[in-house]
Amino acid sequence: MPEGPEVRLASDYINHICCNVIFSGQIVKSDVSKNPSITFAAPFYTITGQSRGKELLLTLKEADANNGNSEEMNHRVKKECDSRLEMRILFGFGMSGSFSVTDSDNIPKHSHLRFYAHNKSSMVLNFVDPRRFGTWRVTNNWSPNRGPDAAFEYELFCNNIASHLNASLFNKPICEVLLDQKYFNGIGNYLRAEILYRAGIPPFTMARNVFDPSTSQSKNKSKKNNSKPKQETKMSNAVKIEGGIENNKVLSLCRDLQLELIGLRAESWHGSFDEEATARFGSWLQCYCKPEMKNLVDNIGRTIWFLVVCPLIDKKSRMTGSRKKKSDDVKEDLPKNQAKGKRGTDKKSGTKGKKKEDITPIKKPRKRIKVEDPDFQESSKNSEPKGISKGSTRVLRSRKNSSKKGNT
DNA sequence: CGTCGATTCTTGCT
DNA sequence: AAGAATCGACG
Repeated sequence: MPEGPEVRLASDYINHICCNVIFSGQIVKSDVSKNPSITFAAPFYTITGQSRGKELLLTLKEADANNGNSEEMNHRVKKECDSRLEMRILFGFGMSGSFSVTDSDNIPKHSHLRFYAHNKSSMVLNFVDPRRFGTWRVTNNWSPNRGPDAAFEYELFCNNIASHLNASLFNKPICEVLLDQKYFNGIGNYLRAEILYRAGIPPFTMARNVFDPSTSQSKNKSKKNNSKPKQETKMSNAVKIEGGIENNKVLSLCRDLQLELIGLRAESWHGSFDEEATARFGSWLQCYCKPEMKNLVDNIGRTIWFLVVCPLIDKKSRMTGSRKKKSDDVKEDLPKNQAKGKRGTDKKSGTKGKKKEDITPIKKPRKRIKVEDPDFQESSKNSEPKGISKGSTRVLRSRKNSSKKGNT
C-alpha cells in the first residue's frame, strides 16, 4: 500500500530514469482502466515528477526530438517567453499503484497508462496498478482537500494541524485522525501504526490530547474541565502549541519515519522492490503486522496494529523506549469479547441498501470502545473525555493475527 | 449543514 | 486487505 515514502520514491525514480529522455507518440491507456485517456498535443516531450503526500504529479513538457528546441517550438518560445506546451497529470496510487520503466516488449501485466520514449527506443514509462484503485486526472494542482506533505513541508504540515485543533475531527482517536488526508497527507495504515508505537501513544487516545498538552493535562488532574493547567511540562510532547508544535512527538515522527524509509529504500530502488528491499522494509517495521502486536478494526473500518501495554507495568520503561521484551509486554488485557468476532457488516451481508433496522436486531451486542475507553487504554489517567461525541462507538473487532509480507 | 455509517471499486494472495 | 469517493440517513 503506497504511502508517502513510496510515492516520493516513485517520483525520484521517474526523475532519475526519465532525465534526458524524450517521449513521443500517443499516451496509451489500457482498455480496462476507467481513468481518462490522455492526449498531449506536443510531438515530443519530457517527463518529470513531484510528490506531495500520497499524490504524484507528472509534468509533461514539450521538447524537441533531439532534446533541443525545434524551430517551430523555438519560434513560439522566443515570441512569448516560454510557451512550450505543458500538461500535468495528478496520480493517486490507490492501494497498488506504482511506476515502472520497462522495455516495450515487456509491458507489465497491469500497466494502465504508458508513455513511450522516443530517443531511447523501446523504453516505456508505465503506471502499473493491479487492483485499479489508482486514479489520474489532468490538473495543475494538488487536490485541495489534502494537506501539506509531512516530510517535505513540515512547517506547513504542523501549522495546518495547529490551526485546526478545535475542529471536531480532533475529538476522535488519534489512530483514526492520522489517516485523515486533509491533515496527514501521506500517512497510511502502516505508518500510523509505526508512528503511534514509537511515540508510545495508545491508538485510541483523543487526538486533541496528543497535540494540545493543555487539554490532556487538565484531564489528568480532575474530571472537571475547569482550570487551565499550569504544569504542562511533564510529557515529552507537552509543548505549547504556539511555541513549538513542530516538536510534538507524533508530528515529528510523521516526518522522520518517512524520511527514514526513503533513505532506507532509495539505495535499492529500481522501480519495484526487490527481495532485499522488501526484507529490509519488513525488518524496519516494529509494529505493523508483527505477530507480537495486537490489532483491532477501528471506527473507520481499518485495522490498527498496536502494542497493548499492561497498566501495571512500570510506565517509565515505556516512556524511555526500552521496550525490549515485547512478548512480555503484550498482555492479554483486552476485554475478552473483543478478541473474537467476525466482520458483521461486510458488503455481502445481504443488506446492502437496506435500512439499519434490518440488521440491528440481528447483531448481538458487543463491547464497544469509545475514545480513550478506560477498559482499553492503559492510561486511565487520560480517560473521561468530556467533549467526546458519543457517536464514535463502533464495534471494534480484532483481526486474525496473520503476518503478511509488508510489501507495497 | 455536519457527521456517520454503509457501500463501491478491484484483484491478488492466504 | 488496501485508499478514497460517494450516498443516504439523521439531527
